[in-house]
Amino acid sequence: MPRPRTRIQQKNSETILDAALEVFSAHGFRGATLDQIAEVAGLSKPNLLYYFPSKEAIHQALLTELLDTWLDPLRAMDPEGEPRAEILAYVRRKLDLSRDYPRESRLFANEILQGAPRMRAAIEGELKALVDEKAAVMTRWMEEGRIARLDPRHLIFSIWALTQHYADFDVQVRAVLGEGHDPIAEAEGFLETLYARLLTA
Amino acid sequence: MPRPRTRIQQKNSETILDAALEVFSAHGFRGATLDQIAEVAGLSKPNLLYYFPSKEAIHQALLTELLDTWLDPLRAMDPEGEPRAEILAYVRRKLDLSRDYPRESRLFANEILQGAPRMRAAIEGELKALVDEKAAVMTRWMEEGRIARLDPRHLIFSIWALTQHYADFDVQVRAVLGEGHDPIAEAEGFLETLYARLLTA
DNA sequence: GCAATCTCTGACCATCCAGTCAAAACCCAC
DNA sequence: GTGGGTTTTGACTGGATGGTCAGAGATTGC
Repeated sequence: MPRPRTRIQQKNSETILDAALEVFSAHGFRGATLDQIAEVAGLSKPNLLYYFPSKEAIHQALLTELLDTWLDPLRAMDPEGEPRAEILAYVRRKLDLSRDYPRESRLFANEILQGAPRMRAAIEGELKALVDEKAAVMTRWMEEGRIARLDPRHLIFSIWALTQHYADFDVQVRAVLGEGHDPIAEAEGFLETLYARLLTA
Repeated sequence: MPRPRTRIQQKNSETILDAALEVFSAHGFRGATLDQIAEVAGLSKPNLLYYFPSKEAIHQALLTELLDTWLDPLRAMDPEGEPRAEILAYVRRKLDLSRDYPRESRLFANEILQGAPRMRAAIEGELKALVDEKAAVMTRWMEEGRIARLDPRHLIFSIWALTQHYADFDVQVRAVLGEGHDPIAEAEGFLETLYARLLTA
């Protein structure tokens, strides 16, 4: 199936990928079953396998699609912009992803947690290259005295950790906060303060 | 099997739990098989099931044991100590756990990621209670003007996120840093700076 | 309308996997 | 060394699960 050609193919492929995202992100690759995915998608299992050759293939399709979405916020960091504003905007975009695409975040987390068996190449290639590039930009900003000196890579890790935590550990965050909280709204203020202080020399 | 009575039982129970930790933390509950665990433990599958009644039970035993280890660093934060030193010491202890017990961290992460199906009670009970208690201590410190005003619960989340990231996302961290790095050693310096700045009003 | 193609399904396999069990092997106190 | 308990195992079972396939049903171009 060289991906969506007809209307029906388009629609069903999307339905399947959405259902698969739901199930994979909640149970991991091994924990997810084709029957579950089919159920959520409202299709029969053989019908899934008419659109995708295997469980592997569905998972792979999700991961591939995911990576771009995931890297976009960092890509968008403008080397010519005002450093503090650029970094804060990056934090905010990343937090928006945790709010709007928590399933994607968990899918990614599951994959990395288990040693990235299906993403190694992408991480060592595309991801590393992008981080190297942006780390260089940050280093320049630091040398120009526009933000405090810090290890730029660990600065990026901190942004990943702090923002994705709210998607990946959602259950825990909510349990600890109790009723009547909007974790991510609160996090926005907290992280703004944190990075404002951290980046000021 | 009311746990270790004889030498053999003692030794084999430990061997099994260690092997199970290895396998569960790497593949998640569903992704792990008894055969794998038996293989790693160097025992036969029926022999595992002589010591533990089920796969569930092994997993449960690990989680129960884990929770205490996991909460100890926060418990050890002294309400009568010097605030900044106490918080920094907590960060360091938590980072030590990521260094010395990465498998435990990943086991925990796997569990929470999948909605904490086997830990809900502990999280809503014990964990929440401890966080409430320590958050109150931090709030007092803030009111006394000894550290900057921040949401204490999100401050704790930030410590969890930043320290556990180095265990849970180890593959990614190493891939991005490349050869010749000791991620956690570097993180220690970074986090020290981060929290020093954050806590200074 | 009708053939060609696309979409869908019930029935089916082969494999994997948690868990059982009867009996063998082992250990140790006497 | 022998008897009673403990530990270990090979062989097995039943259910879940990924995947196949032949054919039925729906669509579409003509």
